Amino acid sequence: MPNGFSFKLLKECRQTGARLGVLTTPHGIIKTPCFMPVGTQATVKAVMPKDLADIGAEIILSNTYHLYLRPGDALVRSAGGLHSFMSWDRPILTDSGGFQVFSLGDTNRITDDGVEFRSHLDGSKHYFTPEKAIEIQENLGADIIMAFDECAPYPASREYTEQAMKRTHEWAKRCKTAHKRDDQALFGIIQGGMYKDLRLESTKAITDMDFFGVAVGGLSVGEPKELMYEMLEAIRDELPKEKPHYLMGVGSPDCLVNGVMRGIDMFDCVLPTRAARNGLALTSTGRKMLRNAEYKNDFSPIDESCDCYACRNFTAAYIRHLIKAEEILAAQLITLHNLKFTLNLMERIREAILSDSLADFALSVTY
RNA sequence: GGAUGGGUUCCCGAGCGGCCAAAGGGAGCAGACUGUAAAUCUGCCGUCACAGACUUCGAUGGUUCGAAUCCAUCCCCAUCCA
Repeated sequence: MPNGFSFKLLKECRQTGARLGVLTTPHGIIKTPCFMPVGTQATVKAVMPKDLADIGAEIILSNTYHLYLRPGDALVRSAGGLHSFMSWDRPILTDSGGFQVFSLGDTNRITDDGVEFRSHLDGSKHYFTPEKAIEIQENLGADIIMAFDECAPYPASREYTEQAMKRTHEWAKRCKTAHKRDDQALFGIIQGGMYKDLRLESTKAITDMDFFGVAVGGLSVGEPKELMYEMLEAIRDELPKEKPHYLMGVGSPDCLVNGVMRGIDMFDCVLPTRAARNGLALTSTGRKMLRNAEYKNDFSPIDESCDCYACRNFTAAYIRHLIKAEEILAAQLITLHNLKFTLNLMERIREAILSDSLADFALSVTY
């Protein structure tokens, strides 16, 4: 067990079996189930760290791949680590870069040893191995770091998926061996695509390696939601109860609730922040495309039941104007709102677990 | 009064005899976005009874099988000269 870390399961919802817990890290505690805003390049786009803290973000995610390419993990290390570099003193999780390396397309060469890929910034060639991914993440210095995995696309053949899964297991082992810092917790990642037996096999393999936490990767990659839920259900009972379960890349309000109901404790997703920059607000009454003409004369807040700075002080009509005028404040306000909305949703999910009523609550989350 | 260059679909702007309902922008309208190459991308954008038809390129008249494109007259606009 790394220093300063613990995960405590406080309660399970009697209606759904959803878990309420507390994850402790050297930079603070995180109430789970939690949502981690994504700050790929050591910044959650359009939001200042102080505002992020104000709306209740307890942990954010950043990215190994991006920070390695720019500004370089050595530089971040000389800055005193990510927390100091970006002035965020709460917990941080870094993704391993596996997802990026594989989503960059066919310009990379994959072997059992590692992956050769080209930088999306300047086309330069780079080589990642599990050891390299860990080294970078140790330099970055996040609280939670991820094993280097191979994320199979959707759809993918059984053969390819199995091969990627096995490679992920080997790499997970090597990550565990390579990881030396005892003030960071390492999570392993389950793969197995959309094949239940592979998912089970992967769950066992990763669980057996005894990581601090277990992540489910390779989902929300374009498959129908029902299929994702099926995969989660398939492995649910095999996930180690005493460890945090992290569903990578999710999500939307409905997926968050459904994930929690299937035993997930942690989530991250670009949706709230990216959608915000594109004018989409997540609200208690559904999605709102704020750029649309229907909001031109709408002088009510984007979400009547939200208490965020954007909703307390501005109207939909004003924000629509900012979008149309391409004013940067539009992105800032909607991002703040979407994050607050998502964090509030997690808060309500936790309350529902506490009162054994998550299934009832889930009915009110329609998208 | 004279000279020259112009008037194109909401705006800018290309076209200069058929392949033009008319390039390209912009604006407008709508959609997508799930471990961020995303303040991005995609679609629509004359009208309609819409695999077709009809009406449009300052106005009118003409030449031609056929005109936004050629000719004539007129009306505007810009710049220059008196």
